[in-house]
Order: sequence, then C-alpha cells, then structure tokens
Amino acid sequence: MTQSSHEIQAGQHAIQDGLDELDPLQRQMIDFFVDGVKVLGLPRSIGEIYGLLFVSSGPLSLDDLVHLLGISKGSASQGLRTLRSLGAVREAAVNGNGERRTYYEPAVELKRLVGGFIREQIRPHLDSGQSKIRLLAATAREIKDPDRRRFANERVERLDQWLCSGRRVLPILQKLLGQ
Amino acid sequence: MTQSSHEIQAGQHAIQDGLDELDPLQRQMIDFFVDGVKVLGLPRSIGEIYGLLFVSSGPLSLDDLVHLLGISKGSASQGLRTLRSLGAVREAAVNGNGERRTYYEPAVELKRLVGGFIREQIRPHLDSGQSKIRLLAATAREIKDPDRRRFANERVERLDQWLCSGRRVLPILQKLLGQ
DNA sequence: CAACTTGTTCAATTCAAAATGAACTTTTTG
DNA sequence: CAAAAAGTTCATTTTGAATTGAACAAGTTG
Repeated sequence: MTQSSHEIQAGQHAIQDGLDELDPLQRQMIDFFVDGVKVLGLPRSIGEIYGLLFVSSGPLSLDDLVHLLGISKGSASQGLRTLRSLGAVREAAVNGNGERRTYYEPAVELKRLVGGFIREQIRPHLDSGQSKIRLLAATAREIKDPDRRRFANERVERLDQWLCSGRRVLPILQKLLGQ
Repeated sequence: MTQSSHEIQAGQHAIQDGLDELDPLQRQMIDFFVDGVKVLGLPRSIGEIYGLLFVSSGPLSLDDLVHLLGISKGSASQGLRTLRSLGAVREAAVNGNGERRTYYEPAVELKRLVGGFIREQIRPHLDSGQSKIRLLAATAREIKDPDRRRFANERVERLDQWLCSGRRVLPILQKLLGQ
C-alpha cells in the first residue's frame, strides 16, 4: 500500500496523468501565479507549482505536482528546488505511516516570500553590481583626457549612489511588508 | 552637409558601421546596464541603448545607436520607444542648424527611473492582478462544499492582502528613492 | 514631384531560457 | 541482493520573446 495516501492528501486526483482534472478555481489560481512569477522573472513552471500548492488545502508530493499539472519530473524537481531556496515552500511534516516521499506546502506570509526573493534574487545582483562598479571606477581612472575622465567619474559615482539607495531601501521595504 | 554633426556630438565614431569602435569604459558600462535591465525583465537592446547614452557626454541619435551598437534600426526604434515611455530618456534640445533628426539623452535621476518603472511595469500588473482576484473571489463563492469554500475564501483574501500591501508600499518606496 | 532622409511597423527569423525525458543515485523492502 | 520507489541531473528539444530587415509612412529639399 505504498501509494494509498496521496489520494487522501488533497483529494483531487485519480491515477491517470491527464493534465487537467483541475477544478476552475485551481486553474484560475494557477494562472494568477503563472502571471505573477513571470513579472518576477521566474519560469512558468514555478508559478504553476506554487499556485497549485497555494490552492490546495493539504500538502502535495512531487508526484502529485507532476500528475496534476502535467509537467515533467525534471521541471517539478527543479521548480521545487528553487521554491525551497526562496523559502516559498516548506516540507510538510509527514503524517503517514511508512511514507517515503516528501510533501510540500506553501509559505503564505508575504514577509517570508519577499524576504526570500530579496535574499536570493535581489541581493546577489546588487552585490555583483557593486563589484562591477569598482571595475568601472578603475577603468574611468585610466582615462587620459581630464574632461572625459571627470565626466566618467561623475557617472560611475551616480551608479554607486543608485546601488546605495537600493541597499538602504531593501530592509525598509521588508519591514513594511512584514506588518 | 546633412551628417556633419553627429561626429562632433559625442565624438566617438566614424562613418563605418562596425559594431565596436567603443572604448573599454563604454563597453563595461553597456554590459552593466545589459545585466541591469535583464533583472528588470527588459530586453538586452534596451540596456545597450540606455547604457551607451549613460556613458556619452552628448546626446545621440537613433542612427548613432544603430552604428555604435551594431543593432538594427528596428531594435533601436522600439528600444527608444520603451525608454521614452519609462521616462528614462528624453529628447535633447537640438542645438544644430538645419538638423532634422532627434537626439536623446538619458534621465539619470533614480527617482524618475523608478517612477517610470513603477508606472509602466508594476502598476499595470497590480491592476490586472486586482481584477483577477475579483474573478477568483467570484469562483470561490460558487463552491458548494462549505469547508472547501471557506478555505478558498481564506486564500483569495490572502492574495488581496498581498496586493494591498504592494500598493501601500509603492509610494513610500518612491519617496525613499527620491531623496 | 522625384529623390532623400528619418523613423515606424510588423512578418519572419534567431536565439536563449525553460521543459523534457532518459540515465543516474540513493534509499527501501521483500 | 534484486527489484522498486523517490528524486536529481543534465544533454537534447521546444518554445516564446527579442531581433532583424524589408516595406512603409511622413517630412524635406532642390
């Protein structure tokens, strides 16, 4: 009786892998998140996965996602990895008896989601931006012509200000969304 | 003497359309912005255009961009359109005599850039999100089973809170970056 | 008005990112 | 230990978005 539980878990699918034994609400919600993650520059499959978890009242396994969404095991695995790294899903405590697969449920607190996104997607870019600015500054210093050099320095300085503003704002943003 | 001026303008190119008579600083800066706009989900060409304008001490015409960056007239035109709509680029007052083409210079105040991005890219998504949530709410109301309906309403309500938080934060963000 | 110049539009093409699926590792269990 | 289940990895394929380029305004000039 290895696979008895996932039928009970969220109660929405049979064994066949047709991609659409989803009810209207589930589809709408998935669409919502597909669009949502696109805005954030994340792949559609991640929106589908998170969306389905978000409308489901119980946790789902990788297999559930594969069957219900009709996506490949590869996509599901990678998608879950990313969502885990963002802190957008967590492993659900396994209720079951001799249950070996892991079940996932969504993190639904905006604070946590925003925090994860900032940590994983924004900060790294700010950091790499910072180091690119250092290189730019070095290159600007090499310029012979004084006028051109002054102008270049001005612009590099401007970039630096932008990044600083960004850094300053992030924690505030996080705090404001965490109310 | 229709094209005498653009040589003087920013002083960096001959008539030939080789894509790289760019100096190291220009290339580095363009790379910086190519990466930057990718994060924002905008196409590479837009990063190239804005980046080149940003390092140039004088305004540039569409033709200048085409020649210096080695991109098509189509890309340059579309890119400029987007940048204009974002308020990231403005037409420069034409100094010249009988000059017919328009020259562009970058907006370099973070406030303006962020403002344009919010107005053009974020707000529309928040709005369409809002209306999708209304549809979701309607669908949720249709659910027969009381428990499932209650859960669905909870989740839809949660989404609504997210969007509200987003709306609340945007103006604050804008103010903070506009210091 | 005919020959240019400047810029836009949009169907066709190109290309990078995402999805697939088969091979692989690890763990379980009879 | 063999067979099966759960999940990961990664080379190939797919697909959607960006880019191209040719056709098309619109405006200018002799």
